[in-house]
Amino acid sequence: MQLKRTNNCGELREQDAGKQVTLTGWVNSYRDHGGVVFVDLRDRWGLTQAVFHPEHAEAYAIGRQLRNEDVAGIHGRVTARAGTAINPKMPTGHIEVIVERAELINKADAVPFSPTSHDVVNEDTRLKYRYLDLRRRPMTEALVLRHRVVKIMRDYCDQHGFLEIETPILYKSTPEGAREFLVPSRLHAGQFYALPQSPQLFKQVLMVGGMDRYMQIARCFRDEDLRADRQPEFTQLDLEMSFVEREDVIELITGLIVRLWREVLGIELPTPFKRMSWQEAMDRFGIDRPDTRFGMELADVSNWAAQSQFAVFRDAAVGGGCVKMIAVPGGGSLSRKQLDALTEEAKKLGAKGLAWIKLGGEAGAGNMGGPIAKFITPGQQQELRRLTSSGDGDLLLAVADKQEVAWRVLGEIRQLLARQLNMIPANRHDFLWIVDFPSFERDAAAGRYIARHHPFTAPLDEDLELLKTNPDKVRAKAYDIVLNGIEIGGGSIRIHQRDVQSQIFSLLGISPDEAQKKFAFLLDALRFGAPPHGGIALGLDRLIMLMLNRASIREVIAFPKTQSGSDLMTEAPSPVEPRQLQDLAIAAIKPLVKA
RNA sequence: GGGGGCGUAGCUCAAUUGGUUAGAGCAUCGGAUUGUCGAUCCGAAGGUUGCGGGUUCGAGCCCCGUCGCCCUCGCCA
Repeated sequence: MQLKRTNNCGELREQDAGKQVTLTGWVNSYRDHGGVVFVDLRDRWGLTQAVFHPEHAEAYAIGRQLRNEDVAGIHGRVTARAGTAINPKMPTGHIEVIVERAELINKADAVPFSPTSHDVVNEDTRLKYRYLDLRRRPMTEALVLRHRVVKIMRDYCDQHGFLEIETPILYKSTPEGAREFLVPSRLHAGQFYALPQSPQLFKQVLMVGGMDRYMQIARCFRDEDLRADRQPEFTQLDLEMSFVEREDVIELITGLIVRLWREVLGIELPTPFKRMSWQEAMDRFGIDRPDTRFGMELADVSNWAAQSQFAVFRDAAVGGGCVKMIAVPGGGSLSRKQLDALTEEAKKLGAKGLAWIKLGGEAGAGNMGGPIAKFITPGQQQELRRLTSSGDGDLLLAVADKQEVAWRVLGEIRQLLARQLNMIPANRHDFLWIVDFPSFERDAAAGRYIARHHPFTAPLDEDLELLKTNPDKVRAKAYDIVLNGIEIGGGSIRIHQRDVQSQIFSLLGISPDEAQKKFAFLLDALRFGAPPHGGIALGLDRLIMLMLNRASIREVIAFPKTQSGSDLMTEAPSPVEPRQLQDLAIAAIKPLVKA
């Protein structure tokens, strides 16, 4: 490389006219007019037009050879463009560089796909040639934004007294929760490390170690099936604080989010963020991460239904279940086919059916239509309209079932319809804290309690007594932060007293022996002076995805894996040499694929 | 493990009811071209229709299997 750059390809402006500059980059496009050749040179910062004239014969000869994605350097004078030569679409469109010297630094083969193409290229092709994909503007933008977000997170935490501390990637297997990736130990034949699902226990130990405030941009690993917003390895902003209560964590994270939105997106978020108990979220939206950008909230009409002549409603209402409804604004225009599809969806979600009532419409103003309309008296109808805040033209959808089923089904239908009927306003950023989660839920299969968050979550002080009498009613010092119906983070205040921790373990059916075996280090730590502490983890990939309004976290990860966990560029996972297995004292049950 | 969608030239797509030699744009290569900026014009080359099997006189199209990618349920304390 003879030419060393003096500037990048995105920064030259009219006031730079007259300067001698050197630029390096990739050929974004070339336009050969015979007597003059235009080449747009691209780097991470932008595009600059280079102009080759025959007067500089050597440079001109090189310019004519340049093709897309060649790496090239140019040296010449920045010149202001005039009149129609100005390209107002480009930040550098008021200038160009008249090339005096040029260098073809590295010729590129014809590329499988063009980074500048306006066609949407298949994702598997993009992943196989990720380095080409990364040259595309949207990918560069995503990684630049991601960098800025992480930088702000580090700065913010630093300003609030946090230490960034790395925790081990080779970790102890604790087979609770998500399936782990295992790493065989060569030095301990037959034993394994696990990759951490999260640094949860280490960060608690750091608090006992007096670090007071810890943060980490932490990689986490979960060997579960993938989704658009789930990768086997993903990144969290993980943090933990000592001598704090729930409010401290909520306030800290609110401040961070506000700063991110302000400095990265230029959006001023109103604070404090809305807050809702888990119970309220379930009652109003049927889901613990409600999307509050639109209404269509659930109404409990059980008392009304108990008086109804419609047996399905009455039986559910008086038989320990409930009847819940949503009113779909303007939903009266839905076709029979659409209603059947919704019913099908409801059944898939576990409901026995989906009752519907059309208000007004063909039945006439003030009347109702649909298969169950005949069971409802005019007086009951008035009451129903009041309970569901609905009117002519609306559609009522009802589920009569156990509360959990009604919540789930109507919660899902609500989201589904909102998307179908375009009820979700664009450019809204509805942040929401969900608090007061139940500590436990019953595992029907095993007939025992399981921790809803994790077994180290502290119960609310006023609920401590209920641990013995009524564990179902115990609420946790846990909190989730939700953005537009997507959970972007969650955390809790932890148990710092050993006796409370033991109580929880026994409630969860984890014997003292078992607890000692799995979590000895934590239990020990809690004995030797553990400060009250709590923390949170934010899903970085999801956060970036939402900030950029992308459809999948793969769009904001440099080298993501496919749905089957493959890396199409490196072709991982791959077979290994039998020798390697031998060293590790392990054998594959299925015959080894030939390496 | 279940449900759904997709797979045709390097890329993005088309191909009537199963019917002639599988087409187009972009990219590539050659030529023309002194103000373009998704340059333009002329020409050329480019195909195991993911793979395997079957049905048929005949399969890109129908059937079975398989591989890959995507969405989703289960799963993700």
